[in-house]
Amino acid sequence: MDKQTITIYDVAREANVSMATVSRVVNGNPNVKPATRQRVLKVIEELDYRPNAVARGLASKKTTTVGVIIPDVSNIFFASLARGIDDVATMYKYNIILANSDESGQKEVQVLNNLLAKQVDGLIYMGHTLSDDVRAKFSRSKTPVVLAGTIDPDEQVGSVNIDYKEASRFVVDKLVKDGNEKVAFISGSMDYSINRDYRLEGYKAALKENHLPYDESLIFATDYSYKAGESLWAKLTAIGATAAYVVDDELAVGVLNGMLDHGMSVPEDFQIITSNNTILTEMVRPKLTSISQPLYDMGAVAMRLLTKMMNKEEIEEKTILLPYDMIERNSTN
Amino acid sequence: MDKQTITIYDVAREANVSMATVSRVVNGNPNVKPATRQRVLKVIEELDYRPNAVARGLASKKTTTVGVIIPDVSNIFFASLARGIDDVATMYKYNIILANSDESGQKEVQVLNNLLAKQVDGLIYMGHTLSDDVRAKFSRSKTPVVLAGTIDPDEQVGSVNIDYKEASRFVVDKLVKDGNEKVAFISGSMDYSINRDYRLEGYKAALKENHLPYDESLIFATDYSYKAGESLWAKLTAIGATAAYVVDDELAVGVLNGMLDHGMSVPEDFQIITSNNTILTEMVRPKLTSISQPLYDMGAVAMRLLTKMMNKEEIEEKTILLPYDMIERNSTN
DNA sequence: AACAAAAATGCAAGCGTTTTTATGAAAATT
DNA sequence: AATTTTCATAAAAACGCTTGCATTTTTGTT
Repeated sequence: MDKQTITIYDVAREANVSMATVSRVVNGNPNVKPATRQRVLKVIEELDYRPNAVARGLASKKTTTVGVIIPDVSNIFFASLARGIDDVATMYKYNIILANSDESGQKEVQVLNNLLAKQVDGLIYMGHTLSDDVRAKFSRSKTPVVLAGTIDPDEQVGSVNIDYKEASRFVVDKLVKDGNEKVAFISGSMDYSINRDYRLEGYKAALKENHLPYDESLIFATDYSYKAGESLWAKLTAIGATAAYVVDDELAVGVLNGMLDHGMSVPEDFQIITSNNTILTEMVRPKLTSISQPLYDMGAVAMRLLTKMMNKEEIEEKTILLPYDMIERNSTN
Repeated sequence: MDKQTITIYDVAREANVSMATVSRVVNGNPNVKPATRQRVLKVIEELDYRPNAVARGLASKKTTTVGVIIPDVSNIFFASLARGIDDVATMYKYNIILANSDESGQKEVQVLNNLLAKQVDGLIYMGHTLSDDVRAKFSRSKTPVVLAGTIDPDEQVGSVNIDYKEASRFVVDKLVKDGNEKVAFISGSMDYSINRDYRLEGYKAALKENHLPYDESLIFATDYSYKAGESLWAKLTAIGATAAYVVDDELAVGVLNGMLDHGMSVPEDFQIITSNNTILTEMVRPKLTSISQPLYDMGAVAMRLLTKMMNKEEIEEKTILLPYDMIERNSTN
């Protein structure tokens, strides 16, 4: 029945003070005589009083809760971000409502409405792309929003990423300098701005720098899945590619195993650089060279940025780029 | 300032009805004349009214939110459970507050208090073990609790698992029948009831059935980490083990790669069966034979059970064991 | 047409806090 | 000693909704 029976009123009565005073001590308001504070604290202890956060939220219009929209928690990439988010959320006394969106525009809108109805103090959004519907809702709502690991070409809301274009240019350049003239670009959907406007542009830039022609047949836009990668070996060998830059680790492992299972050797016949440096890159043989994005940190920084926004602090720069790195392992020379 | 300005009162005024009526249409209460319902709905639409879930929670004492305590979201095992949980939560109109505990008793207690303060309607707990502190809090609180992928020897609260002992007995039996006389048992801490009371017991049972002696030096209790597994090869070969049952996939991959990197071949020289059938088992070469636990389903069923409890429905059996399976791949004969 | 029963609606009291405003007591000032 | 200022506390009004009960309207019955 009753989740909790003792209220601030009970405490007030027992301690011979008004509710207001109890509220003050609970909230650390300094305008309380030390003696009364002690008395109240003692009663709180005795009664095992726990303030009702819902009532508090209604009265104060703050829920100390932030909504987190994530494509899929069971995807290790996003889960790593989520972990960073939750850790700093906890640090700043916030809780997180986690909602899976499956990248579906419809589900995202629904989830967003739901989160706003719950009066979250802020929102963190993760996804491969930001639909117009969602972006419109963001700008209409007064709730602060930060994107984590997600590109918004408009830069209207806060965001935390690495410099995808530059990272991509960097690794493709390495592949080319190592003697590969036909480097494949293996990504997810080109509908995603991050793939189309950043990574692919970086790829092109590297080719251009090295005076290599851009060849469309070397571009593969597929699913972000292991299976999808596994089946790519045939096309890759047919076209004569000797290396690939892959934008997702599962996909990269698929490519790797597809090659291996069909008699190619890596890195001798085919070199691979992947993008997310998840634990997968360490678990396969040969281990995969990868761009390393500081996923946990990206989540953490995003949440930190959000706390500032919720706190109405002055923000110097709301579009944050964290440094990336390249971890060389055995899928490259 | 104002997250949302329009309230139920505004809608009532515009539609020329009382708040009560608006509330009724919002909540689908049938006692409303179709015509008025339409009118109210229209105004809701026009004003873009969205009921404040916090106020609702206070008035109705239901938050349609459940707390989920998870050791670490970025652990794929728990993340898979979490995904199942969230999906059925969404299905039943609940949201999830996700809280990482790092398996730390202190953090768990803190998180639990926090969740209860937020008036969650129910709780799902995941972890390797259930501390006495936490268990005590569970039984004192009126909030329904379900354990997912987590053993409670007491069976006081709801839980969803597979039959760990039987699954363990089954795979060890297979290993023995395949000719391995020295099968190692590689687990995490023996402080965890699941390892000590279930998996190890299953292991022992299999040995006994096959008239093999129980040898303590074949038991390895270590971390659940890739690194820990990687370094086990020396001890394993020294003791003459020719197979291992491993309770965690990352650990198993570590063992596998440790062996491979030191010249052993799998499954010829050493056979491995792991426990969680995560995508990792497919990504390594050779692929790993594994017990398969229906992780997503375990989460889903746990949440479904919780909805019943929150709904005060009659529960036939609150300790649920889901069927397990064994997926044979290339780390066994 | 009159009345009873049923359906639709309104009223108002919560829900458990925070927060503004008012008040009384103590301390400081003259 | 009178007066002002400060500090501590209390009283009470929100916050935006649900819900039990009372009231009004509609429907059905004779």
